[in-house]
Amino acid sequence: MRPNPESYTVRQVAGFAKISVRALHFYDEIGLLRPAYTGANGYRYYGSEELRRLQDILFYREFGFALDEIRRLLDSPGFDRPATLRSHRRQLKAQAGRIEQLIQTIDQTIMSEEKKTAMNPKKMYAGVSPKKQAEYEKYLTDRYGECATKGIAESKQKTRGWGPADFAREKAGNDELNREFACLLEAGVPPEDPAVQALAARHHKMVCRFWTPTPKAYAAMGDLYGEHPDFRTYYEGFHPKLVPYLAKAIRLYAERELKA
Amino acid sequence: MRPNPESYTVRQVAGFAKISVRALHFYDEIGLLRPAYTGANGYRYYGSEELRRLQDILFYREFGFALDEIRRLLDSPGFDRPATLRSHRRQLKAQAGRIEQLIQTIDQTIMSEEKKTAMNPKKMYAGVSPKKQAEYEKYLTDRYGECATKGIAESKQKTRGWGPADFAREKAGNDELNREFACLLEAGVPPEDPAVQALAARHHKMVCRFWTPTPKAYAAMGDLYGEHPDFRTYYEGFHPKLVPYLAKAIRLYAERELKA
DNA sequence: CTACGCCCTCACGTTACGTGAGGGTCAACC
DNA sequence: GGTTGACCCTCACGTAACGTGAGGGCGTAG
Repeated sequence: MRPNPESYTVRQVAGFAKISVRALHFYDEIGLLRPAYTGANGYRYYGSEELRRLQDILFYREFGFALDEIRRLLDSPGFDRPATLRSHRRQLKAQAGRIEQLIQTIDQTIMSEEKKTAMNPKKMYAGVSPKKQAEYEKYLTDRYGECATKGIAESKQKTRGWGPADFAREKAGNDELNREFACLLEAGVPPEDPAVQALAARHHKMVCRFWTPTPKAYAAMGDLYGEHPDFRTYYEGFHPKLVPYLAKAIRLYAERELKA
Repeated sequence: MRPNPESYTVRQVAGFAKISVRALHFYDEIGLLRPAYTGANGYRYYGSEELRRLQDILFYREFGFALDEIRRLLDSPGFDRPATLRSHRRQLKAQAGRIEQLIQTIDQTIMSEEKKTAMNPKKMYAGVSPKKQAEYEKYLTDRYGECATKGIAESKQKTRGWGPADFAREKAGNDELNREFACLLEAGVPPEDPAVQALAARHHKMVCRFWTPTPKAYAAMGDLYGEHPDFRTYYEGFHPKLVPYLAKAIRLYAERELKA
């Protein structure tokens, strides 16, 4: 029951503009974007003029304008848009500057934190405190049972003679590996690509320096990285979507290269 | 009645850390920073350990960490801080990139908007629509009475023969002037400095090309720039604190150079 | 005729506090 | 001993921009 043919329902408009229906309700409520008319059933119907206005709204919203300001901008036709934009530009510049500052400070903090743990190796496995180490071992045993117990034992034996430098080398190598994975992910290279699979091979060799997983166990390792919050945080530090990417690359590698 | 001498009340702590008392209440409420102990009267008392913790809290807050995350960070001793920081660094980088992007887009928009108004001069006074012009005239007459009426009349007569190019020239000159003011303000040069007063002289000459204010009227012009939202927006586009700075420079100039 | 999808209006939850209201406490001064 | 003024407390509502149900009407396809 659409009195006017050139009109769209909330869901349609939301689909066009990729915003939520609730946002449209809200924009109506605050008088930012009213529907062209409302049906007798209370339904909101929007016309092409409203769609154009919505475009403008989203444009300004992108820049972080408050909805209140946007309404004033759009509702006063003679408003000095350039001046307003310049004013906002200044704020954005200041924000960008502040963020750059923060990034520098954070870099320094990261460096000094890493130096601290490097200088204070105690009994750390590559920066993992004995307490955390124990927690991880418990987690793995609970999660994977005997298979994990054997893996941990093997790992402890293999690294028995290692010094802090050895652990640090492995950690650095793994960091580098993850950076490369993240780089390819960012570039849009799919997990089945030979370049990614080559990285997976390096990953597999790295794992084998600690223990020798069965093909099935290895295939599931990528999922492990997403399950424990500490692991996930570590991997997401390289790229927010690294975990599923890595998991797929690892699973593919296991299926193609290990089961054969 | 302070059981422990090395303890501080909310107000004291708030003073040290330059946060509000309410923030301390809130941090207590969410379990982020509990006082060392509470007196029988319900007063919160903080010790040096709490002060150190507060330092850490504010450090992470600076980077935009949520208070919830900060609590987790500080409460789990073995937490992988470097990884968390790197993860956050990524987010900051992404944010910085997005802002740079926005600034570029905004620059383009400003340019195209200004070109549009330049190409479509109609009856605009330097980009001011007749409608807005009327609004400003009413505002001035309401605010300053007859004095403003005469000024407006004089201004209209003086600019009678002007074309769009003349208005554009004046606008550009004024923009440049304001940029220089903003530059000196940013550099910390006080309004009484000869460099700023020289700019004020240029400002006065510019005003005189439109109308001839009495010394008192001229002295008050800076305040006008802060009173009307449109004017303020224009001036704050150059620098958020330009209005009071300009006002002071103008007042000083009027007192020193015009009343004599 | 009923199932399913879309629509509506409340109304509360979110973050990190700001801003009072209403009332007790502390130290000092008279 | 009373009073003043600065401080403290606990509610409790307001902010921005919606998200997320709850509970119920509307429309049409099988």
